[in-house]
Amino acid sequence: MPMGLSDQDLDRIDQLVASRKKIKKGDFLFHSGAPFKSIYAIRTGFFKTSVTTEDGRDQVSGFQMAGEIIGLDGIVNDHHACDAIALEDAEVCVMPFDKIEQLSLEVKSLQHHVHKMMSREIVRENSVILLLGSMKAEERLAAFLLNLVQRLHARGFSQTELVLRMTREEIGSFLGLKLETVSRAFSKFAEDGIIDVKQRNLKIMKPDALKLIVNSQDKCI
Amino acid sequence: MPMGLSDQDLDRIDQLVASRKKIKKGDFLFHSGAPFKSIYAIRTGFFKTSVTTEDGRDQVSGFQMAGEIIGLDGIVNDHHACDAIALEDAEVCVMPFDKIEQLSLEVKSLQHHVHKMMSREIVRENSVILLLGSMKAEERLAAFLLNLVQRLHARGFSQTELVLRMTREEIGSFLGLKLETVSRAFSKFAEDGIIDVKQRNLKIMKPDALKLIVNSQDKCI
DNA sequence: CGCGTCATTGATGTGCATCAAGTGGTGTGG
DNA sequence: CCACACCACTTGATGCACATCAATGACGCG
Repeated sequence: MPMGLSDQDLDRIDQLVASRKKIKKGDFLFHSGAPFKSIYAIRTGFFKTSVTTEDGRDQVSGFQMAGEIIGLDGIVNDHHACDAIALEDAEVCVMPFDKIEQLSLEVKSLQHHVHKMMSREIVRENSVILLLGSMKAEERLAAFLLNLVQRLHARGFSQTELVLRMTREEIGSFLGLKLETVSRAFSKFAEDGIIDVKQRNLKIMKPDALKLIVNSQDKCI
Repeated sequence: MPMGLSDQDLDRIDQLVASRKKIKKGDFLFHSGAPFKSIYAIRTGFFKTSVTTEDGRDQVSGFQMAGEIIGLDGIVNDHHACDAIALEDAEVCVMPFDKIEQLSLEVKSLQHHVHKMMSREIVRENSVILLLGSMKAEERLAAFLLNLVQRLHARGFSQTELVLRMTREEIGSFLGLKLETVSRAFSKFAEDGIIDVKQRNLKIMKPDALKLIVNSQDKCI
């Protein structure tokens, strides 16, 4: 939480996030419907969140990595609206939301920070909606890969190489596609020399080509 | 804004929303990219919000009616992330966001209310993502109609009759479908006696049948 | 009245889902 | 250490849902 704060304020915020929790790969950080008490800042590891309908349909609604926040959807109804599952062993900071609200009353910059976090999540979901509503399979995968690598790069990782922490099926669920379609799109990109995939190890050879694909709907005229 | 508040607090909040603005049908409440200053509470009228990519692709990301809030996506980057367009003559309360934050520091329940609004928007978008990622055309339209009528009912309107304020194309854009597909789905529902459509006037004859359609993916076994 | 916008309906095409078979990597127990 | 099972993944063949293309019809407004 990088902000302009006094040492005193920083101490108080430190207390806020004193509690940590380890999550094993495959375990739930929280279940949909569970009482909402805290939001979580990921320290290490990788998560997916997924939403479910009454009739058992479910879909991955996002992937979260270190430095990102999970659980904001729980505020409105005092219970979580999605599942959060660790895709690898992980550690999170548990941040009780009532304490955040209490402290926000006194620390203006913290309040604003909370607002920004939530707004950021709204904007992120906007872009997912755009992706799901208007892009073709290969465009979706290209956009997904670029987004992933961009977020990793912001955390000091490579701009070109990454390890996919999720299965093809999870990627497909997130992108509104079947796993076979995801696999075929990967193969197509590899065939064209745009990426290099071996299992879950992925290297982006031509980032610009990927960007072209994202913006390549038929806009003849 | 219904909350447990002292008269004094209520007065201050009244001042906050003193400013109003009328918007004509077809006009923009704000443009994507415009500086963010305020969020807006819709008093009367009907809006759509739409997101745009660099390459000109755009999609309706939501429809908003009286009593709902627009503009929360602008907080994170200090500029609006979508267009907001009136689908009929409308009036909104202009609520400068810096004043909201200022007042939230003093009125705890207002702060919590703001958090809930934002969380509600996150949850709403979650359900749109689920719809776009996993439903078929008729399921999408059924879910859309049920959601619309439910929100209208919560505002005192009929549970069964409504006037569509948007075109088939806008519905299609929101649902990730082409207008012809939307039209065909309407015709199909009418044929089956589930609804009665004449232009934009719609009557739901069998709400339960609609609900069945929403939950009708092939779950044989 | 005539024009533009919005909607309906039919015919055809295509992108992705579905079904199905096979491969390779990983982990487990003999 | 190998045999086996299992899972994730790849690849091919087929089918279907929706897009696309095209023609016509219904309003509403200047």
